[in-house]
Amino acid sequence: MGEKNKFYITTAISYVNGVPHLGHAYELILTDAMARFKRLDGYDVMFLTGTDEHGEKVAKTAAKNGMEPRAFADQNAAEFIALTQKLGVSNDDFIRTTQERHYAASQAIWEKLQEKGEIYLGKYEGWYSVREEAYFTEDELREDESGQKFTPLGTEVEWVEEPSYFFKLSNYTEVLIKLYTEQTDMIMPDARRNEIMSFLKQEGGLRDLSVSRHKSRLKWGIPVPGDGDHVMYVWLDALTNYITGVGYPDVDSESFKTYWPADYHVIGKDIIRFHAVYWPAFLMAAGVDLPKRIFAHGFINIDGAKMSKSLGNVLSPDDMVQTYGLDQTRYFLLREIPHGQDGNFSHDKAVARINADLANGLGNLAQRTLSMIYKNCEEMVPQPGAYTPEDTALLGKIYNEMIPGVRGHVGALRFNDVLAGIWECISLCDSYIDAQAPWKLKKEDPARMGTVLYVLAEAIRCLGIAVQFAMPASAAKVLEQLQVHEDKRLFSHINGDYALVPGTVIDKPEGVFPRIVTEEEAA
RNA sequence: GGCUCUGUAGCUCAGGGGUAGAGCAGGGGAAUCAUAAUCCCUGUGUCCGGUGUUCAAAUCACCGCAGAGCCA
Repeated sequence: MGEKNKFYITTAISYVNGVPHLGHAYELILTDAMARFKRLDGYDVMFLTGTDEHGEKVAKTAAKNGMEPRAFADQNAAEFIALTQKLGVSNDDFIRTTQERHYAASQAIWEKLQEKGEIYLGKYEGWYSVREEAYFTEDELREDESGQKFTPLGTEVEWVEEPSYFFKLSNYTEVLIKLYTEQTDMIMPDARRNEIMSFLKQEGGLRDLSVSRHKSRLKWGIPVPGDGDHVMYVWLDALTNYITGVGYPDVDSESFKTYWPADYHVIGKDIIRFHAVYWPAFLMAAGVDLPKRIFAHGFINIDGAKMSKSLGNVLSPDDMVQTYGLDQTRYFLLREIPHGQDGNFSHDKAVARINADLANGLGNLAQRTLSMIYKNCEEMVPQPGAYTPEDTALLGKIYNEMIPGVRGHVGALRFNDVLAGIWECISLCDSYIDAQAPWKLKKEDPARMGTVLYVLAEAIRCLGIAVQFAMPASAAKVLEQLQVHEDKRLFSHINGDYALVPGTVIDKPEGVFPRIVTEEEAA
């Protein structure tokens, strides 16, 4: 086998100020599905996720909890690491911005920017609320009779002027407009690209960006090289994780040369600007290649309403996995959330989806087929006879069209369409089984029954392989039942050359996707 | 206020100038291998409203309405 194509994909790194919620889980699962699909499709994949640990909010929350920022970050980062494990996420690395390697990378990119004259020491001027520890622009503020200005939350602001380093972002307005005019699919979906374009085209263009904070305000950050009075702005620090993860600043390292530029940055729609404006500008300034695609996913609503603490409708990934099962949760999120849009979650929808597609669909197909084999073929994969046109049509479709038919959707992270495409094949199997009626053949033509069951088992082998990216554990159970060797579970094995071996003994089949019985039905 | 996106069957959504589509739900029939699962048949709905362009508009343009979002 020749050189594998490489594929580098990242999630945003999670800010450790809070604990993981369903949004984090969704992003991880979406990205994981892509990473797994690419591995199954023969790519050399690098999948990076991690935590963003510096900045004011973390320092503040840590203080509120009577902890040092570092200890607080450690504690919450552990939660995010645990989440990747609970969700069966196949990340190759987990980066924390507090790691030594990341300090090195961040300081290196800073030095690079400085060396190229892209950073200068200036003065930050603006309104600052000590209580909220945040900067405000003039138009966000309101004023009382005495002329005192207040934030939207009603705290007082004061005018501050303090030294700060600035990045010459203003030099990149035209370059970025040109970039996104030419590379129309670099930002997805289009709605987000439009937003970025209008941001770039605003009057006056981009302003230079403050990329440091004075230590009198913030100590919890990466020190600015050569100036102990400042720490780096959190976003410059955070975005850099994507290159730290593949070895920056060692641009000659094997991993950097292999994986950078990233094929995909998968992020939430709320942080598109940092990824589509600041990050490419930083990279261009530092002389590093740009990522190929930035995909901004939507948010998940609960029963049509935004998830919020005040509404009390926050659903944790743990709750969901516990209620429906891990693979069921993964399947639901991938199948039900439309591409790049906000999705909606409700218990009824989850039950409907899981029962219709998993229990009644794939689960039942596997169970009815394997049960018939187990009971009627001496507990082993039957010997097929000559194929009829129906047999050839079904297997031909699955061998030749299933994966090629969904690859394009995967490229665009349209997993709802990917799964719908695979489920068409499941539907074909159900039609086939009904038309062939192996239960009748049992008496009339046992040899033909063996062929039909063989064709079905072979179809299920391929479906099991196909579905691994979405539901790794359940797919493994199906493949396990058919005794498919772990080395023979790639998309390249979906063809007749790797077909099931007649005579292979199978265990008594057990249902892989239990039906969810609601209370009304049970009563 | 400016701009963007969305508005299609009960629900979730696809389509996108030339007799309206899928899945789920609902209705009817068949079958009984299987997790009461499966198969077949069944979709007239002002394609948000209005005006316009066109031989022809759900599809294009403009004006509205509703929802979501962006404007450091």
